[in-house]
Amino acid sequence: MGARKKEALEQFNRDNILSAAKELFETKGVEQTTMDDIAKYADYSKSTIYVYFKSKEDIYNSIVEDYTDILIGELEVCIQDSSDFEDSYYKMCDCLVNFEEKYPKYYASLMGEEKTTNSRKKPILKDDKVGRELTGLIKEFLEKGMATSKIRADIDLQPTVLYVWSAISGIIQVAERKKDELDESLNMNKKEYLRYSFRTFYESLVRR
Amino acid sequence: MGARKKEALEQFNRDNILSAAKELFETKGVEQTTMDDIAKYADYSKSTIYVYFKSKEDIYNSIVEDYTDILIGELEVCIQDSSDFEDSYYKMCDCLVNFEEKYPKYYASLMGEEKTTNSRKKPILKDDKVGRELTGLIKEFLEKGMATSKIRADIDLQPTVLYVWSAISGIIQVAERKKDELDESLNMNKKEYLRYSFRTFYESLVRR
DNA sequence: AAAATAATCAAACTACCAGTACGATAAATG
DNA sequence: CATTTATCGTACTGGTAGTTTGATTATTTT
Repeated sequence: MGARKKEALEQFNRDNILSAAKELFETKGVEQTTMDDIAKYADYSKSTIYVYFKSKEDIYNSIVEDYTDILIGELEVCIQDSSDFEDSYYKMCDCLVNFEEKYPKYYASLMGEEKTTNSRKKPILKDDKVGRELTGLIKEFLEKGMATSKIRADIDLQPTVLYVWSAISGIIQVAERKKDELDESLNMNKKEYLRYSFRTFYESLVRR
Repeated sequence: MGARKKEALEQFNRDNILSAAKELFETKGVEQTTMDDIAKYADYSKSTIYVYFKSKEDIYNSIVEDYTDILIGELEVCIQDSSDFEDSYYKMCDCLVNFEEKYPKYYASLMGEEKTTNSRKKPILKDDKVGRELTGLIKEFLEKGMATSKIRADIDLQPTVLYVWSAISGIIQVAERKKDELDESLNMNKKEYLRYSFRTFYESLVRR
């Protein structure tokens, strides 16, 4: 068997394991899914799983990476697909919110809200791929806003990138955490609150 | 032994266990601290530990509650001690940053960034005490700002409370996560970046 | 096709730790 | 002193990540 074919087979096995794990993680939850579960569902023996992945965390991280690429891709579309600055902004926000609602666990990992799958182990700081790519995207986004004179041309671009990112991710995080209280205390559902917050922040960003 | 004395003794034991756990959690990390560790360090048998606390999570939550009270107390001082709106704002921000740096793990719990100590278990949604009290504090803070005409009197107070909270906590969270990249990409350390962000946000809040 | 090599398997096993059970001791109470 | 109550120590249960091993099956080489 040529090296080429062997590689393809290995990729095939890895993919099988990953998609089994992905499905189990989404239905049962990551912590509730055991390595035996994954092995059984993917139809490999546990030992073989450990040939392809060195730990459960390794599997989890691979899946997170997949989702990272998906999210980044979607966000790129938001920025590139629309020529309007304001439009890009709201599309990005929606995109993030949708992603958070669909895959809260992965979103949390992507956003660095958690560090490890196994609380018995010391958290491992992974290199923050989303973080870096996101920074690039938001920079691009802000440059666009400055070029079309939507936002002040004299702002300090670099720190503002992080600042904008902080606000948006903070808004999403709090909205999710408080979604149940929103109805009672304010007369808003989560969607309405998000719209309000994103708009308020947007307006604080553009020149009026 | 009177009921009074008995109660005092129980409190004494609980406190001993809690402060041992607190110390171990801070030095070794929560996940790396076993119940046997706590028992040994507090000088009780493990069985006795389980008389006073029903689980490791229970211990952890009690400690989080203590820190909650401390943080809330400090934040109250920030608002009540200074008559100036802007001053209150920056004091609050500093207070939160200091707390985050001193007790990152507890800060994360307080802020709802994590749900459980034992990743084997399904996360338990606890009632969000800090969240609620914080909301109250920020509301008070914003009312002060409106009363002294610092911020627009026509803003919708309730959602703005959460909005402000989102931004501040988002800024702190991102600053912490990116502190190493800050030096390279921008020429700022974390403190400088925080100052910049808090100021930018403050200015977006007040009428100019 | 036979021999050699590599991939996969099943199942038993280790290590770890939260939480429990239980009988022994020590301390307070009456 | 007798009884109740708090504490203790130790051994145990249950669950799960990760390992080991020797057998089995598939693939490659000669």
